Parts: sequence; C-alpha cells; structure tokens
Amino acid sequence: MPSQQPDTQASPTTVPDVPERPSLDGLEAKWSEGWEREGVYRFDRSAPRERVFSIDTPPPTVSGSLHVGHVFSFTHTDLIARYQRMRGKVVFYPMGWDDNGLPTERRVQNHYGVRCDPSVDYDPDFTPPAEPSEREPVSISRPNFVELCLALTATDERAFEALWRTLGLSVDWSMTYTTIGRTAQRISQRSFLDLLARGEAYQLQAPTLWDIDFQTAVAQAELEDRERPGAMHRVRFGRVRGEGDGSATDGGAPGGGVATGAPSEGSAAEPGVGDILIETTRPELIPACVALLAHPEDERWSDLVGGEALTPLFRTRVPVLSHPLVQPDKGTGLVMVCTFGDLTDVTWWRELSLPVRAVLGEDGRLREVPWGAPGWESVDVAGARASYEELRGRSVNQARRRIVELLVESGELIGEPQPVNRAVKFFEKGERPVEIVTSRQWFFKTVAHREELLARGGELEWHPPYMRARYEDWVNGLTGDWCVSRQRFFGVPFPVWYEIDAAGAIAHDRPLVPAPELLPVDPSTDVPDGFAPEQRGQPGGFAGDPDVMDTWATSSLTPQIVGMAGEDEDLFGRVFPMDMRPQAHDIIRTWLFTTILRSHLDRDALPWRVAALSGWVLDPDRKKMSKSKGNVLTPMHLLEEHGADAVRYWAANGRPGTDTAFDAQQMKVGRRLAVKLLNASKFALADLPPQGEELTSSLDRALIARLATVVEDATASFESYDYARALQHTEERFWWFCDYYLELVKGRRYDSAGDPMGAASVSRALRLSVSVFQRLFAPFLPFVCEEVWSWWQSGSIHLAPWPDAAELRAELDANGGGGPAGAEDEALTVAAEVLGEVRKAKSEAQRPMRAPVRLVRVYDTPARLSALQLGLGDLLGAGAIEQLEPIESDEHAVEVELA
RNA sequence: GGGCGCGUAGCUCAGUGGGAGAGCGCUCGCUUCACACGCGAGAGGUCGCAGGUUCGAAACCCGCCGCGCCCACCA
Repeated sequence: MPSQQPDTQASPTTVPDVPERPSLDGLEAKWSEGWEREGVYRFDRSAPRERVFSIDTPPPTVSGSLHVGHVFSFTHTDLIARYQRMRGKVVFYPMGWDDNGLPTERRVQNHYGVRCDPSVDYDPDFTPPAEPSEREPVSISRPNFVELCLALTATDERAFEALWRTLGLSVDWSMTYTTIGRTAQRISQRSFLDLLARGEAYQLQAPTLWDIDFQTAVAQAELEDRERPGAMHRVRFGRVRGEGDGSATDGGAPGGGVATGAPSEGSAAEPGVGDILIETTRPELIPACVALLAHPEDERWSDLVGGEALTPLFRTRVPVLSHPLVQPDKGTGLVMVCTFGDLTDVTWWRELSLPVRAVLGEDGRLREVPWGAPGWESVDVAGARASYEELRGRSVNQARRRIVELLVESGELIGEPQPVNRAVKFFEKGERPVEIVTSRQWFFKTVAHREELLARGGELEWHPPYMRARYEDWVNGLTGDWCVSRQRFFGVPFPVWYEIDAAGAIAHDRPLVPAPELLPVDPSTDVPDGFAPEQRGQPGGFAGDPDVMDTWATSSLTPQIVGMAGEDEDLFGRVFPMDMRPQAHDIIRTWLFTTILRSHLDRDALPWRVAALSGWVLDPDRKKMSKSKGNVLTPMHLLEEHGADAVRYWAANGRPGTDTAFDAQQMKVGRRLAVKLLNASKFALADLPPQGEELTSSLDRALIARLATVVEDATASFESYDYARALQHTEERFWWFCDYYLELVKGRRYDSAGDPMGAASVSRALRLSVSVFQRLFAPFLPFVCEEVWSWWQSGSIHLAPWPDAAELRAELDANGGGGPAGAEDEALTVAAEVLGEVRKAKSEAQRPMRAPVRLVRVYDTPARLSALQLGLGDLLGAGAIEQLEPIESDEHAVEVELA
C-alpha cells in the first residue's frame, strides 16, 4: 500500500538523470501504466475517517461517448483529488458508470436494430441482426434486450476508462461501480423497500407526465422547455338553454333542452353577442374537455359561472366554474380544462373535483372512446361519434389539423388561427412534447420534506456559493412527489410482487416483498416466497411489478453505493458522509437534489460536506457545446493532438461554476507550459554544481521568499476549491522565474569555478525552487511533473508532500542574513527592472540579447541603489554589462549605452 | 413574471476602494550555450449606459440596457 513519502524537498535521493532532449511524447502511456503498476492511487482501506478525503464522483451516462464537457468537469475533480492527496489525505476516488436507463436503451435499440417486447420468450441463441435496421427493428425478449444492454455498455465502459486514464484522472480503478451492477441494484432495492416500509414510497393511480415515444412516465425534474410554433384557436362553445333556472343542473340527459352549438342567427362564422368563446392551442383536446373556467372576479363571464356549456362538435355538457388561477387577461378570459392538456389542467381537475375524460393513449394517439356511455354523454351522440371518428387513431398533430377543419365546417372556429411561439414541456431526452396520462406509478415523498431539504441545502458548503440559490429555487418550486417508476426494461426493477385474486384482479395495495438477503431480485423472473413459478399471472397466483426505477432513483444513492452501505459498513464508515460532490450545475435539480433527499431519508445526514459545481463548455459562439461539434472534437482526439497536460491546463482555467468557451489556443498555451517545465527543470538540474548548505546569495534568498508567498496563495486557493486561481498564480510566478531569475543566475550557475560559493548557493536555490514548482504544478500537469520529478527523485510526485511555505521560510532563517530586511527582495526587483531596460535598449537597437553593454547608468533612490548592489554581479552577467554607474536621484531612470 | 450570474484590449479572461492587467492574436526584432513547442520589445481599452456614496469607483449603492442560465399556472 503506498504511503506518503517523507519530505524530499531539495534533497535528491538520486543523482539527476536528465535526458538530452526532454519531450512530452509518450508521457501519458508511460506514466498511466507506471501509476497503475505502483498502485499510486490505490485507496488505503485502513485509513481512519479523518485522514480520508472522499469524492462522490458523477457516474457518466453510458450511451455512446464522453464529450468535451466531461473532460472539463472531471479534470476539475481530479485537480482537487491530487491536491488533497499531496496534502497527506488518503483520497477515496472511485469511478462509476451510469449504465442503467433510457439513454442506454435507446443506444442499444439503434445500435443493434432491436426493440424490447416483454411478451416475447427468451432466446438463448439470439444474435443481433447483421444489418441493423432502425426502421424495422427486431422484437426481442426482455432478457435478450438486457443482455445486449450489458454487452454494449461493457464495451463503452472500457473506452471510457481508457480515456480517463489518458487524461490522467487519479482514480482507484479497482473500485469502479456501475448503476446496473448487482451491488448497486441490491443497495437501490434495499433502500426502496425501506422507504416502502416507512411510507416514504407509495404507489398511486394518477395523472402522470408521459413520454409518448418511450412510452414511460417521466419526472418533473426531467422536463425542459422548448420553444415550438403553435397556433391560438378561438373556439365557440354552445349555450345550454334555460341556464340559471335550474334546468342546467339536470345535465347528462342527452337530447332535450339544449341548443345546438351554432348561434341561431347570422353567419355561422361570425361571433355574436354573448357567445361563449375560449382560446386554445390544443383544439384536439376538445373531446377531453371537462369544464370551462373564469376568474371569480371576471364580470364578463359571471352570468355564465354556475351554469353549463356545450363543447363544439361533441356536444358534451361541461360546467362553467371559477378559479383564481385563471388569468383574465389571457385569451377571452375563459379557459377550457381538458384531461389533460398541461399541468395546470391537473391542478384544476384536482381542486375542482372534475371528472376524467381521457382521449390520449399511451402512444400519443387519440384512443377509442365510448360516446354515449357514462362519462361520455352527449346531446348528440351520433354527431359526437361521427366527429370523433375523424380523429381516432391520429397523433396529436394530425388530430389537431383535422379538428380545425371540422371546426371550420361547423362554424365553431372563430377567425383564423393565430400563430404563436410557445414554450412546450419536453422530456429532456425526448423528441416530442410530454403528455399527461393517467397511470399507476411509484412515488417517493418529497413535498412533505421540503423544509428539511431546504435546511440540508443550508448546511452544505457550496462552491461557488450562489449555486445554493438554484437548489433552493427548485425545492421551493416542488409541486408533486418524485415519480420514480418507468415503463422500461433496462433498469433496477421494483422488488415487489402482487397477489392476484380469484377474479384475476391485481392487489396493488398489498405488495409482496422479498427477504432482504435475496436482493437483488427481478420480479419478472424471480418468484415470491410461497408461490410457484406456474402461478405467475394466474388467478390466485401472483404478478411481478413490471416497472423499473428511474435512473436517478439509483444514481441518487451513489454515496451509499460507492461506500458499500449495508455491504461493507467498515468501509462506509471511513468515507461517509463524503467530503465532496463534484458535478455540473445543470443537474442540481436532479442528481444533487435527489442525493440529498435519499441521504436524508436513509441516513438522516447530508451526503457530503461540499458541493463543487462546474460549468459547461461553450462553443465559441457562446452556446452550449453542441452534439455535432462534440462529435468532431472527440476527447481522445484532443488528447492525442494537444497532450493530456495541455487539455487539463485548458480545463483548469475554467473557474468553478463558470461556463468556459472551448479554446484550442488555451491548450497550446498549456502545452507550452509543459514544455517550459521540462526545459526549466533540465536547466536547473542537469550537471548542476554541488549544492551548498546555505543560500548565501541575496537574489537566491529573495527568490525563495517569494516562492513561499506563491505556495501560500496556491494553498489558500485550493482550500477554497479555486484551482483556477492556484494555477494562474503559480503559472505567473513560474514564467517570471524563467524569464528573470534563471537569466540573472545563469552566470553563477555555469561559472562554478570562478565563484564556488555563489554556485553552491544557486544550486541549492534551483533545487528548492524547481522542487516547489514541480509539485505546485503536479495536480494540473500530472504527466510532465511526474516525468521531471523522476529525473531526480524517487517515488511518485503525486504522493510527495505539498510544498510548505513555512519550511521555505525556515530555510532562510537557518542561513544567516544577507542585508537589511526587505533589501534582498528589493535587490531582485531592481535587478529585474534594470535587466528589462537593458533588454529594451537591445531590442530597440535590433541587437541580440547577448550584445555587450558598455555602460548602464541607473538613477534611483539610495535605498534601491544600495539594494541593487546585492545582486550586481548577477545583473552584470545577465545583461552582458561592462560597467554600471549608480546615480542617486528622486526619479527612476536607466540609460543604456551599447558597445 | 420571479431568481441567479455575466458585461474590462480583436479573442479568452483575471482584477472587488488609491498605478487599467495577463495570455492568445497582431507588429517589429533576436540562431542568446534549458527551451525556435523559443527569447526580447511594441501597438491596442471613455472597464455596457446613466446617476449616487467617497478625498478617490472598473470595483460599493440605485436605475436602465444587453447576454446567458434556472424557475414559474406558458390556456
């Protein structure tokens, strides 16, 4: 088991072995293999909780390939992991794959050209079609389908792992988990059964958000708005005669006492005074209309409220009611309630106890309905049937076009439909708008826990802090419990069965649950205790719950899964509650929220101490990186072209929570930095003169003092999860170090014979500073840093201790004085300034930098001129200056006379 | 409609009370013995607009404009 090495700061354990021409080529392969061989990132299970830094890694969805955004945010996590490891923490950093769920199913369907049909029998010899056809997919059994899902995800996961290794994520690959794996299923089902026993999970027949393509329920959190063109239709409803005198309340008797929809006089298409008009974007739902609503204080419709109206075409009596949610300024102020057009309809339906008249089937087509039967009364049953026959079997869009034609014919469409752009709710992975259908689903209670969940959000440390508001917005906006069941196949099954009574009815209210030690179970193949397999689906027998859990219902348990809750409580106790949850900000409402919920319910605890939110990668045109672009810029491509360190450098410049433009230029800059580190390390370490025990030169001492402040700044930045700031400050100081300090001390470094003491001092300073820079850069550029470290140190740099400012300062204190306080730092400042002026003069004269300078006159204050003396020898050498004349003056100036 | 974030050089961004900055790009120059995947120098900005606080504002406050994201009962 690797443990952290003793501090090797400036104490080479081997003679530096520096290559003639250092190169970045092949470092990824060389070191990722080396790290694996040495177990550098292996988690030490014996570490006590307080020494552990545990990370709840986002398991990427396995549905094809990783994209640039993944590389971006996973690099951020790795930066923190590597920093914490060097700080002496035992880092718990596993990787997981979210391979259960719809995206995987869709990919398998398209990849193999198959469809899952649970009614098909298992075929043990099944092989996928040689030429997959998306148009005519082969129907296969659920077990066959699951096998294909497992096979394809396994392939994808190998590719994912290879990418992460190339990127240099310091993951312990021996702890990889998958959300479809047996352990995850067992933990997920165990948690579900616990919630069921405690009444936190329940089943309900209710209007549910429904994706008509996937034909499954979806959750509120998985919706997104998309702008779609639509049209506003003004439609006339019919009056019921004798309203207000009580006769309207005996509605339901078809035929008598009512007028037809059309006004008795004038042109059928012209609205008359007193017409009942509504506006709708969804006229195809008129047959599902169950009421008209007006605002309670809307005087335009107050006469009508309490009475009834007749739907156009179908001549169904619907009550006219009032409700405060109606907005008088929208449309005509009168709104049609359908079962169900949108979530507001559900609200009205529930609060006003309206009946259900559902016309939409689960496939998104208008289904067969029994006109004339109870609930489907009409004053003109034949007409209703005839009109509906025109719509039956059509999709929503087709039905909409047809019913508009019918309304035109009947004269009940007023004017032309007005085009409008409206926001429509989509399942985020779906292609057509969600509909609302009534079905039986499983829910986890969320609304009842609103206040507790807000409190949990308050306990959590957010980086950046303003992300907390998004969480609170979401929790405050919760309108219903979390629907967790999906009518799909590749997921964690609900571990319950139901008894079937003698009449063949399924007893949904009395689920049969398995014994805990039997988990995970698949009720579609496993048999409940006390029943025989033949009794499946038989009267007096049993039925398995056919649904699987939403993928979030399992991935919300990643802290429990990765920590092996209930499986290995010793491990769990060493890592939970976890230290950090890194993730992107767009899944606060899903993953972050649901993880807090589950941890709260399961463990009465916050799942982690810190949430670190990363941003998105944007196109150069500021849009979220698109799929098409992502396909061109595959991550492996980028890594091959620029090198892993360079790509990491780009990612590390994206500040926490901030969206970042994709910028290949930045990767080139990162590569330059890596090359610079190679060459600067070579200069500092190759054929270095023997190092002294003391830093005798003022410039060397000044450098080390400045280095201490860089270390402090980088450390403080990392402690507040601001890796970007740590990088920027380190990088800035490093370039300065190369451009000024290294140039200034070059003479002393090479002329060890002429100035042995100076050479010994610079040798020591170079070792110290290079050691510090290599380690400061190690989280960002792990490959090149490991390479340069390997030239002169033993063991991995990634297990070396993070640089310590106090130790650097102790180095100065131990080595005697070199002038008045502050003078040494000033010496470095002034020497660099004068060197800059000399360079400028040479540049303007278009002369080489090594061109000799006959005389430099420095006009400055006595203090600065005196400080300059401390570094005079180095300055003269660096500038090829023959003579320097200090002149006391209040104004700073430098005159340069080239030879 | 509500909330959050952002607006600084051509581009990407740092800077949160006292000199307007970095990198890239651009221009000019330099084979300098760690590095031409290099080195040096230079040009380039009414810090979104308008008020206010202050001796002093890119920064703090108010309003407005623009961009992005999240949320909303979007008929």
